[in-house]
Amino acid sequence: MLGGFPPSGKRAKHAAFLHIMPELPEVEITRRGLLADLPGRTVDAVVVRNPTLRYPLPRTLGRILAGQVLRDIGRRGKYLLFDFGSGTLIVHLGMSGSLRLVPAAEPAGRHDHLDLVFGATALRLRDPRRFGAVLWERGDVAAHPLIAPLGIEPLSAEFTADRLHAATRGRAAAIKLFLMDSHVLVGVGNIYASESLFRARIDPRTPAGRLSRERCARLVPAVRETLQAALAAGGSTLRDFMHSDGCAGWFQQHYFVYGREGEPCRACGTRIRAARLGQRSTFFCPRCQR
DNA sequence: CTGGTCACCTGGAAGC
DNA sequence: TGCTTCCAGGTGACCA
Repeated sequence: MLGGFPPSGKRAKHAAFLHIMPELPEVEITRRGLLADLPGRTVDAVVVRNPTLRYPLPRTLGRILAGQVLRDIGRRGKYLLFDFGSGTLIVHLGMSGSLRLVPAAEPAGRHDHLDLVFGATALRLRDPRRFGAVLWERGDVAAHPLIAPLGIEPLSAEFTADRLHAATRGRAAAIKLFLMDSHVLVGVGNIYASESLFRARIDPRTPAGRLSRERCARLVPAVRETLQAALAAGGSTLRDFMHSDGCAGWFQQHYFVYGREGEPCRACGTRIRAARLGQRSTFFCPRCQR
């Protein structure tokens, strides 16, 4: 598992520290890893061990996919889009899901719910908490009810200070919750929302509509830098991720505030504070973030 | 439309 | 030691 415990030596207060939590960078790294191997290959079989994810797996998945050639793998927000030409397999990793390439003969573990078998290799979905989803869309995937309402891609050129400023006008919700609303902005989960707001030096409790234009102009690159730092960290251990049996440390990161309640701010030394926003734990430096 | 809350699920940690 | 309780997370559903 992950090698690094919180630097203070105290046990991790939040078990989440030790879990894989797929936010946008993790999903994108998964996509890139699979892209190197899978496109052009044909699905020989589908093995469903447990169809009860967030939504029931399509019953006829085996019939749908057998003999189909995977053309490409895209991503929209945290959804992976496996393009088979005849339709798209939509995969969401929830909060504990992972996709790995394994020898098809490798025995499946307790939470390995689904295999797509490509010759001697299987694409294996593991998801202990089963918050993930696997869906089939035969038509226009962009029009799928889970995909169509999604907001701006934070790494795209569309994510600008002007748009963020405009979108936040009149909104009373805390900026952290606003950042995490997938209908506004995709891919930013609880961890990276706290981290991004620290980088932007903005108090996560600030009502979104009260952010000045100048603060929006700080927040946009802060979100991008946070995600890109995570991408870089994941990219460096991509090979390990794809072929080892553990998490291989690709999520191991140096958080500024997340999970660090009571520990010194890395910028000013002030104790990091915790708060609840939308029933989610939130961390911030009361001195750096105003 | 907006904002607030809940449910889903499991494993790990803390509490008794 | 072994049981119970709580909590983490993303997101759709639901409420006022």
